[in-house]
Amino acid sequence: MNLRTLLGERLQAALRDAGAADAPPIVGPATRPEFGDYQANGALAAAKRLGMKPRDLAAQVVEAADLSGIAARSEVTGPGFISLTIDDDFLSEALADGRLEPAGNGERVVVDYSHPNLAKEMQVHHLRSTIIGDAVARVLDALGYDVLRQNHVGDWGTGFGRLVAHLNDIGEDSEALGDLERFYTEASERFANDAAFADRARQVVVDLQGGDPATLERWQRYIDISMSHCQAVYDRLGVGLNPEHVRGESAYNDDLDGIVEDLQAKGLLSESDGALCAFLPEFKGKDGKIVPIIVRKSDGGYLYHSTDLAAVRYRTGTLRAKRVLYVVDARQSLHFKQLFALAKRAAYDAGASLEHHPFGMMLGNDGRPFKTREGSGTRLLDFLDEATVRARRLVEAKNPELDAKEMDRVARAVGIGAVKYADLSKNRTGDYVFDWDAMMSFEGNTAPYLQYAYARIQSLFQRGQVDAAALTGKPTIRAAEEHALALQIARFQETLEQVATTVMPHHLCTYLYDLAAAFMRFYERCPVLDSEFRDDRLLLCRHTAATLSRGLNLLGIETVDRM
RNA sequence: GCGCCCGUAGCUCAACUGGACAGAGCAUCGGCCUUCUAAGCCGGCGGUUGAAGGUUCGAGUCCUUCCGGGCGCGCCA
Repeated sequence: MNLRTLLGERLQAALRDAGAADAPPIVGPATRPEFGDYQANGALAAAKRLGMKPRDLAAQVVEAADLSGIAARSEVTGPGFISLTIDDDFLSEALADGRLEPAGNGERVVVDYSHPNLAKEMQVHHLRSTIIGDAVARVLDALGYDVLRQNHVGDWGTGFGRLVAHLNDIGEDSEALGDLERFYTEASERFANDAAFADRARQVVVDLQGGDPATLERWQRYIDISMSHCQAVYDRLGVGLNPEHVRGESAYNDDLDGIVEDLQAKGLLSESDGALCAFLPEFKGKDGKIVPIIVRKSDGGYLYHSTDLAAVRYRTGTLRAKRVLYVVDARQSLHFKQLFALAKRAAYDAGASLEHHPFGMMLGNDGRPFKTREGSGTRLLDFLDEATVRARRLVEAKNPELDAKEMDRVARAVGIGAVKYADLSKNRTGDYVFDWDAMMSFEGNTAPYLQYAYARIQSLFQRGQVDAAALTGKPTIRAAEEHALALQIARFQETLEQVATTVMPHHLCTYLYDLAAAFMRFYERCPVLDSEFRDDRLLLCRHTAATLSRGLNLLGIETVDRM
């Protein structure tokens, strides 16, 4: 149940009755506790247009609005705000219901994320796309959208010539394939220093593009190995990607000639220095000249523009997506603007919404692009190892009585969770500073704080020998802390919808932090197990735990019963 | 040169897309553990939101100019 939408509808009706038919009610959380739970600001703007005094209009709306059973109090405050306090019984019922509304209504959405380059192992800079995309996909799933994950891996291009040539030389069962970083470096060094090898590598590219079966087989072998490295990272990270979601650049090879023919037929291409380009006037570069979109190189080869066009057509056509979300590095902004503009001209978008949701870089403390310690490189697997090791050190210090198996699980949940949360909790489309020490201090708005809140509740159940699943019914709400906690739980739906609309998971992080904080305050001031209101408070605890767990899960973060 | 993004407390970040007195955490100072996990709670200190104009009943948010930082601008992706 989306409380905010519900209030909006009721106030909208009252505004209409007051003569402000198309005025939005503008409902949001109250900015200060003395203004209740929600506030509506729409009367101010509407009054201006109607030539009324804002307070008079607001009073009319308050009078006319049907908020019975929803708001315990509604009043005009300040220059013409409407302050709303939600009814305790209403909150109690909302809690007992606890279901998510399928607001997505089965609408099909493609989420394009992760897309590592298979020439190398996954790097730290693949982290953001992978975990932001994963969280977005999970939230959309939970809201009843029909989500199709697409991993547009970089599995094609001239770079694979030297890799396959190297593979040919050292044998496909070589141990060197266990370390793709080194394999890649070796191949690159040979390409630079060994003319004969470089020639063979170039021939491999020709063979690949020509579809030579033996070469393709070797290429596939390399891709399979590289993908298995990626899958290991995905499994370690706990993101929901698997081979079914992979549709890489190579999958569109057969479409590219047709794309070019079609674009030509539509009069969108012209030749320039031997390359086929689209010149769209809105893309002015230096000297006022148009920055071209090169769809075919002068040597006849294709570039990522062409592949991406084919992917757009596939996603909106074959997959019939209504929305395609690209969770990709901000540096690709121009590329996507051009891609979307050309796709629209060619009618490949099929009326779907094509959206680039950019993000910045991970920076180190020094403000430069993040590196793991000692300059040991930026391999994502190493990075995740470090996160788990650091988490284990802290958990061991705090709770040494956990057995080895549980310690493993907690270290993983806390380490990986902290890394993900540090990233997901930031709104910035720009860069953000990643700091091991700050993140691992486990204070404030961090995953461990949320996990700790959850663990405290589980501990409470255990101590009281409570079967949480057996707790049912509607809790009676009495204390202010109980009201605040129940209200926050009731806001889950509107928060998820906000994430779905904005494609910004940090709203969910802020929500969960506020929820955990509301619980901590409740927990400090409202004894549970020894209370005469034990059952009511246990119900609040149960719903808090369920919402924390569900919310963290949507961020791809695990919970633990003890930590 | 042109374009995009960013600039909020000493530091790291919010501010629900134009609403009330800009909020958290860290750091710092102080209070709370014989009672449900102190990885917690409560309080103090800390701001001319880079600068100057403009629009508006109302601007961190929108517009203009400037300053500072990042990124991108034809055959890599």
